[in-house]
Amino acid sequence: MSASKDSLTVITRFAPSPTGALHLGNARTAFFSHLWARKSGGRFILRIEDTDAERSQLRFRDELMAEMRWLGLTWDEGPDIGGPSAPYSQAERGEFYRTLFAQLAANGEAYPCYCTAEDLELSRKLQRMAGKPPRYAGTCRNLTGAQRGEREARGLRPTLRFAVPGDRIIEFIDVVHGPQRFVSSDIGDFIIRRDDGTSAFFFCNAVDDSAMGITQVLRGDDHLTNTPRQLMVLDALGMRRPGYGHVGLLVGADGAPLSKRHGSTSVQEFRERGFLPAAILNHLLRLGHTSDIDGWLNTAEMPAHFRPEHLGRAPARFDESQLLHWQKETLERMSAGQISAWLGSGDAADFVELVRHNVVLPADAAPWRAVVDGELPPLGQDEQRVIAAAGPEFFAAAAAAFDQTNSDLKELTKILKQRTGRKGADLFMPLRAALTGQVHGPELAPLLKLMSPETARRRLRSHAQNT
RNA sequence: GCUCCCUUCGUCUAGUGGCCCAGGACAUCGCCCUCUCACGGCGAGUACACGAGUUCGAAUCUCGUAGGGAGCACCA
Repeated sequence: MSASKDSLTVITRFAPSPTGALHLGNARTAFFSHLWARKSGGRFILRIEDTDAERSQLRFRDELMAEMRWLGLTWDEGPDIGGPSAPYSQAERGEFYRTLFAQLAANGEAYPCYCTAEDLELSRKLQRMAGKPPRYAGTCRNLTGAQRGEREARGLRPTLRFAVPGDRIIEFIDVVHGPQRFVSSDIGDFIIRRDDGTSAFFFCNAVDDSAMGITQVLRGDDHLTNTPRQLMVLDALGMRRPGYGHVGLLVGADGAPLSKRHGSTSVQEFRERGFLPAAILNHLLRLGHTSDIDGWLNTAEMPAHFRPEHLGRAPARFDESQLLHWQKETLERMSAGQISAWLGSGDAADFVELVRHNVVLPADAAPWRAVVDGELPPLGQDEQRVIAAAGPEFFAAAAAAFDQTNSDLKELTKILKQRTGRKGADLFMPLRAALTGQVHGPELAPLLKLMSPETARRRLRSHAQNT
C-alpha cells in the first residue's frame, strides 16, 4: 500500500473548559477529533481550559474525563497522563503565557489597557446606538509612558490588549467551509490577558494549539469568526498555524441550540438512561458527518470510516429516534449475558432472552418483570377495548380452560377455540391483554410459562366477573 | 447595526453542470411472517427555501430575496 494523505500524522485535541457536564455537542467534536487522529495513526490530546477560576471545578474535569473514557475516547496526552507538552491544564501554564505576553508587549504588538469594565460597556452601548459594531475604541492604545505611570499610580490594574494591525487580510482554509477571508480592520483590539494576569481564551487557546503541535483543530462553527484573531496572535508571535475546521453546531428538534428543554443533552444523562457507548457513537458518526457505510460499526472500525471532507456545514438537529435505532442495533449484537449485565437487575436468563427484543432502555424491562411476578399497571385504552370486546363470557371460559391446562398456551387456546369459536387475533389478543396488560410484547406462550399459574388464573378471572 | 456562516424528504444526509422528473438511513404508512401483537422480512409515499440570470443543459455556477445561526465580552 502506498503512502496516502491519510498516513501523514494528524494531531488533534479536545479542549473543554471544566465548567459543567460533557454536552453531546462537545462530545461530538471530541469524537470527530479522536477519529481523525486514530484514522491517521496520529495523536489525540486532551487539554483542560480552566483559566476561568471562578467557574472551573476539578469535579467537572474528572467527570468530563470519566464520560470520555466511558465513550471510549481515549487520549494520548492529557492532564492525568502527562506528555511532551505538559502541563495540560491551562491554569498551570501561566509562565508560558507570561513569556509570550512580554514578547508581544516588547514588540509593541500588545499594550496595557486601563479601561474599566464600566467604561467599556458604556462605549459599546454608544457604538451600538450609533449603528456601529461594538469594538474597542482604542482609548489606551497610544498612551504615553507618563500617562501609564499616572494610571498605575492610581492603582489601576491593566489588561493586555492585542494591537490589531491595520488593513490586513487574514486568509485561511477551513477544512469544512473552504477558503476564508477576513479584514483586520473589522476587528477591534481584544484582550489577551485579564487584569488578574490570567490569559483570555483567544490567546491561550491559540497559543497552546500551536505549541502542542496540533495539526488540525476541529471545533464548533461558533468559532469561525474568532479564528482570524487567533491567527493574528500566532503570526505576531511567529508561531505555526494549525489547520482549522469548523463543524456545524448541534441543535434541538426546533433548530434552537440544544438545551434542557430538549430532554437529555449531556453524555452523563444518556449514560444514566442506559444508552450504550456504541449506540451514541454510531449516531454521532452520522450527525453532521457522512460515513461511507450506513450500517452499524463497532468502535474500533469507526476511524477507518471517518471522512473529514464529509463534515457538515449546516447545523444538525438531534433526533432521539435515530439514537434509539442505533441503540437497538447495538443491543442486537450483544449476548444474553451482556444484556443481562446491562439490565443490571439479576434477571433470569430465560426472561432476558424472551424480552430482549422488546427492550431498548433498561427501564423498558420493568413492565415485563411486573408481568412475570408483580402487579399489572392500570390498563390502557387499547387493552380495555380488546378486553371489553371479548366480553366476560370469554374470560370465564378462559379461566375454566386454564384450570385444565395450566400454563400450556397451546392447549389453552385449543380448548378455548372449541368453546368460543374464536380464533386468530380475536382469540389471542384478549388473552394477551388480560395476561400481560399490553396488546403487544414478546411471545405469549413462553411469557405465560414464566408467570405463576395463580397469577395467570387471577388475571383471567378478574375479567370474567362484571359485565 | 456590522462581519461571517448556513438552507436537498418530518429528521440525518448523498450529490462539486448531463449518470438525478434526485440516492441511502431513521421515522411514518402498507404488506408478509406468526392461530396474536411486538421482533423480523419486504415495499410505498414525501425534498433541491424563493426569484432572476449564465448554459444546449443547474440541486450543482452567478446575483438578489427570505429565513435561520454565530461573532463583535476581562465566557470558553
